[in-house]
Amino acid sequence: VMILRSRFLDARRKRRNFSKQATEVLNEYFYSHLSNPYPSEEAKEELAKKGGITVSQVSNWFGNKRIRYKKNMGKFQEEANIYAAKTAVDATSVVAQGNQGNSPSTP
Amino acid sequence: VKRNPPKTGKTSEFGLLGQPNAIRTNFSTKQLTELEKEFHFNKYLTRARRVEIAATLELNETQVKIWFQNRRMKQKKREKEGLAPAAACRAAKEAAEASDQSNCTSPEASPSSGSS
DNA sequence: GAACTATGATTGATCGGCAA
DNA sequence: ATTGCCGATCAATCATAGTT
Repeated sequence: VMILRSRFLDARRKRRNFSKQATEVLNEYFYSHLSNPYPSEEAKEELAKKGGITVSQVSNWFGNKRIRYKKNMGKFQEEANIYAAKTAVDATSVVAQGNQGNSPSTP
Repeated sequence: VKRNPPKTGKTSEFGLLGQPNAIRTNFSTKQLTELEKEFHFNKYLTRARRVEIAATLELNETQVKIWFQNRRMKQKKREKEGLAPAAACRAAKEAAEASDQSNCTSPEASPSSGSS
């Protein structure tokens, strides 16, 4: 048991929740891409900048979000509606259609 | 440059009742210490060394191989994070809390601490 | 202040792609 | 054809922050 104190050195100890701004940006992307919530490296950098967090944190967030969302979709229903309304760039179908409300800075 | 992870159900869909694998192995502190030591000696393993270590630590060669791969990725990530904390520190505050000290220390610098 | 929940981070292992 | 590595992700878990 005491040998397991190795975990105590993990670094997950002092954790700060992300700012409202960061959470906002992340959820916005997640729910507006629910059909494929896998941001590209560039998109992650963009989200990281907007949210004031690191790219790794963006990756962690999406990793956790995807799994947890899948595990219990109902729990996020509410949240989903809120963000779904904010951004309507949902591509529920894989049918490639002209996009519009995008904002990548790399054409 | 995009991937579509909704892969074909991972390791699931099996009609086996295997026992060993399929579950996350918990490496002992001793094993991790040895692996870490070896890693600092060589970032990459040779087949021979791998066999040796696997035998010594009572692990599969695959587990040792995977550990090294994950360890390399981990280090790469560390180096990357440690080269641009400026941007992160700058905006990592936002409009939220303001009661924490500027913690810009990368997670775990030297886990090589004697257990208890 | 304990008990419970939400959430960020860590990590053994998998998946697809690529190179030797 | 086989094998190792990389990059991304998964999935379970840890430890802590926030709620109730």
